[in-house]
Amino acid sequence: MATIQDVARTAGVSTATVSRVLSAPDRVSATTRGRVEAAVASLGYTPNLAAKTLRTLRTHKILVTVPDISNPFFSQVIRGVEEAASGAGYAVLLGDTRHEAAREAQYAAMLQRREADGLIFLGHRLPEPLAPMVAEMGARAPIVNGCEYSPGLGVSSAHIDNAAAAIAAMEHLYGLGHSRIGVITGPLASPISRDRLNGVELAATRRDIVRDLAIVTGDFSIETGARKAGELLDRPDRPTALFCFSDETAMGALDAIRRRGLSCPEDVSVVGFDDIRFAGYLDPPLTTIRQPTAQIGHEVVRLLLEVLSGGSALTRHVTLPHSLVVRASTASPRGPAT
Amino acid sequence: MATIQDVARTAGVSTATVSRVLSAPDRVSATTRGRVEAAVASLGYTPNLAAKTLRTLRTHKILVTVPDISNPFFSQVIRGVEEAASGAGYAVLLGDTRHEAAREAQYAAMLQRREADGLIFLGHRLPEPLAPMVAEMGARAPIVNGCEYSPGLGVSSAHIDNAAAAIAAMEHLYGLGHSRIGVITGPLASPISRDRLNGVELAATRRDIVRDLAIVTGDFSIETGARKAGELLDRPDRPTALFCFSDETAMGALDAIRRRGLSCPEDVSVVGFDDIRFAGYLDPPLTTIRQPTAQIGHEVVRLLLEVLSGGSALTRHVTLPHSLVVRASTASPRGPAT
DNA sequence: TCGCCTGATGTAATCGTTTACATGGCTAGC
DNA sequence: GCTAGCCATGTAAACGATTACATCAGGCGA
Repeated sequence: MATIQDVARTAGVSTATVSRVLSAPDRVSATTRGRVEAAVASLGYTPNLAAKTLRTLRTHKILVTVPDISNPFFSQVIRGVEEAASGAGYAVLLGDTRHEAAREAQYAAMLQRREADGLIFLGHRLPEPLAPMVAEMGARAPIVNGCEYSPGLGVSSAHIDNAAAAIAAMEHLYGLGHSRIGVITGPLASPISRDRLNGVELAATRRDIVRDLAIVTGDFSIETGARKAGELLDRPDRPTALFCFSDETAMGALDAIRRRGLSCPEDVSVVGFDDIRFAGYLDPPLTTIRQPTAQIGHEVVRLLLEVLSGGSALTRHVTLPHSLVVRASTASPRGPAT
Repeated sequence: MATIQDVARTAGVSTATVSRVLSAPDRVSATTRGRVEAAVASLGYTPNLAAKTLRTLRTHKILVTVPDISNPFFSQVIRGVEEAASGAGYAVLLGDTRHEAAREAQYAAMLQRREADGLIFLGHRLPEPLAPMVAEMGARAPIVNGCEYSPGLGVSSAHIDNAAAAIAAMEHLYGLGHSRIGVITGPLASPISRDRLNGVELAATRRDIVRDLAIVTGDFSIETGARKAGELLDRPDRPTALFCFSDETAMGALDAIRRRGLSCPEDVSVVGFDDIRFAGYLDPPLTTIRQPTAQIGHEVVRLLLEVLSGGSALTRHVTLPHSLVVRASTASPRGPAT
């Protein structure tokens, strides 16, 4: 590995000049610059990142933590993050926290040790040990929240308008003639679950049929989706439609419907949330809310880089567009409402 | 951030002694060690990784590249990798290559610049620029291949026995009474596709019905799965079963079957490959080959750490156990063979 | 009693950058 | 023709660890 010393020697200049050519080319005369650049090229010189980091405190890495990387929604967001980060010259450090506070803390420590320039966390929990940092630095803390959004956290974020998305889903069902609707939420500790739930209730209130809502709490998983959907389907006043707060939950719901010998959408309509890559290939293809995963990934990186470049001192909450994707899992209910 | 100097001052020793307490405690007397440890604790000292890296050439990071992180099979393997790596004190740098040689090269350069101690690549392509490194260092090159396996590559790997797995799938179908079987492979550039194909042909040869095989080349994706399955289903001598080299391909196949008004498994049985987390929740639940994704992730990290610790000078190919998971997408064909 | 060995610790060079400050040559203004 | 100021460049001190080598004290054998 050629060092900056080698380049300096080859070009017949000092290391300071080489460094300047690389980071502030206009502070060096054209002829010298030419010689240095030639030396760099001929030696295949590339700066040692560890030395650079030691000196500048910049690692050129961003840490991304996620509750479960094998969840397709998150992995799609991560993909966008990786793309934006590598495009901006940053490497991505991946942390799978498995919803465990201990692992979150472990990665938080990496940030505190400055082993990464910033942290993007997907999911709703700001790792505990980071709270003082946010309190102290405010919007200058290099921490950004993706997908979720809690104003109280004090960090910037990128996400969709979850309440509006939920309203869109409900309106779609109401529009088809459903009134008795089952809702399987995510964990209520998560603000996006609460936002969606607010949307659900708002939509029902507008139509004055809040009491026709059957709301149960899930956790975004397939298994819980299946179980909770089962409970709803077994009620005497069975809902004619289910709105699930994730596509995985919806997959579980579809499974529960089939197991009971019912069919979707004839007996029960199902709406999911996320539009993961398989949503269109389920049976029936799933009506769902599309989240712009790649765009969320890009945006969250942009927000972080903005903080890192010392930009705005304000926390920003970027709302990205969602859309309702209507497929075959929703239809008008048969019977009275048809 | 406290530095080693601060600790040394607080404990009244030299930095050398502090360093020794941290990395070779038995070279320091018990009393001194005690004082140093107390100082470390009271200052909350934690070594600066950049400085350490600069001096030792060890980054404590491993680079993991993957053709598509949003592919659930890969993301499950990554999860295992992350778990094993963080357990061993390594951080994971994630590279999504998107099957693009340019991105592979970009990440290969990171390894060459020693920004990571080693590389784990999932997928079949050793990034081009790394070939010289492998040629030169042989088994000491800190590069390991996950999921795939090509002996010619010269690097260690962890994977299942793909030929045996394919044989198991075929035997399952033959055992049910199928003889006309359609096969949708992955890209043939990939050794695992070729291995699986060999298994398919071997199984057919044993039963002397190679000519009943209908083999088409896919690429593991849903869309291609749907298209290729469509082609097979539209043949005059329609296969009674399809063996798909990935679960996503199988999802596409199920879709194609439904679109033609056929049903699975009554008209056509389907076998997938991977057992991704949704496989059991498709309609019908998918019979498939389970790959031990977490275990592959762990193993591949173990292999890499072995190289990094200067262990064995031999490339090793670790075969992990697969299993056939029989669900509802396969049944005996109706008609003559029933 | 003396010298040697051993074990504990310190000194200081080193890893490869960046950057504050010093230097020296030139130009421009008077 | 002289000086102030600027521009291009060099010098050298950090950044925070590790480690080869030096030093020193004490114990032990002859």
